[in-house]
Amino acid sequence: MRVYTRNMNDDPCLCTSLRQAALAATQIYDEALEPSGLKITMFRLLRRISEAGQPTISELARIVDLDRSTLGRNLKVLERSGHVQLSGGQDERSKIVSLTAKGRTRFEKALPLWAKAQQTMQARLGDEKAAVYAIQSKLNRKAAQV
Amino acid sequence: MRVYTRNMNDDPCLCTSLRQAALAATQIYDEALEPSGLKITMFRLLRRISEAGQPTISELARIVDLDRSTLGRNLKVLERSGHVQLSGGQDERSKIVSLTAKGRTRFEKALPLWAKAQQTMQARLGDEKAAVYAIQSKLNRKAAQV
DNA sequence: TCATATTACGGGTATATACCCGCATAAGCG
DNA sequence: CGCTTATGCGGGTATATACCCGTAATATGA
Repeated sequence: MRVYTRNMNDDPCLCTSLRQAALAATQIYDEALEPSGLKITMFRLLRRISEAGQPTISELARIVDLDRSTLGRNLKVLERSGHVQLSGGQDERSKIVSLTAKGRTRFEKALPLWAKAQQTMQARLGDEKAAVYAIQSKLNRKAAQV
Repeated sequence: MRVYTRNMNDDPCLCTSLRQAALAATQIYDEALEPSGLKITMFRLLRRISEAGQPTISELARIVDLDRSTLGRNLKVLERSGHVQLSGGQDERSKIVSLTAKGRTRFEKALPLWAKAQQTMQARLGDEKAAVYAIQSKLNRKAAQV
């Protein structure tokens, strides 16, 4: 007897599902962070810079797993808004990234807002919370640097 | 006795994890689709247009849950490359989106490549596959339109 | 030491995405 | 029928992201 197997082509695209989920999550976090004037992408950068201390652009790019030129452009925005400082270090080629006082203040103001969004997300995801981390680590291009 | 609770602030950002996962997935699919000349985002649009028949831009935007202006710009690219056609319909305001012959051919050529990527993803995700759909549906801004 | 990598960065170009605004058309209602 | 509202679209602007290329500085090895 013939078994009706579900055609693989009917499966929703896993990539598109992930992209949609990421966009929806971004909206949740961006809204929560709105009073701080930061978006989740910029918040993340400030956080990593704050942790890393004085990374060069390339080092930071490796940490956050972004293309160097992408990161460079993002940092330009943060520099213009006075949140980070780009200064030459030892190596004449590289640039040191560091938080300004304003950047640190802004980040600290945003932290509780982020925590709230994180809570909202957890509530929304329920059991699926752990899966998010699992998925990310299974797909991650390099080491898991969240 | 004091219990050392893990500080919530130490949890990796769920949003960032999702964003990273989506980027990594996008790379997998884009590479697989490379011989077709399509990227997963465009492939997805062609697929939805093919299913929807003759949607207007706004209708399609609702289907794929993208901002109308975003979709409009994406369609412009597909129009320039000759994959879709934008023609005026009944309503003098709206525009009908439809696949050209080239668009259909291209889409059909890409389908098996997509299926391969989807398989790769499934293998990579293992048990987490179902979670992807669950997460997407829990976060989805509207109905789940993958 | 000097030629050859390698590394670091910026800029060009392109896609993907969103928000807001303005304009044109259509729909609804007194 | 005409006024008000709603809908549909494009363009402006901005962020987020990647790839490739050119240039400058450093590291490496014959």
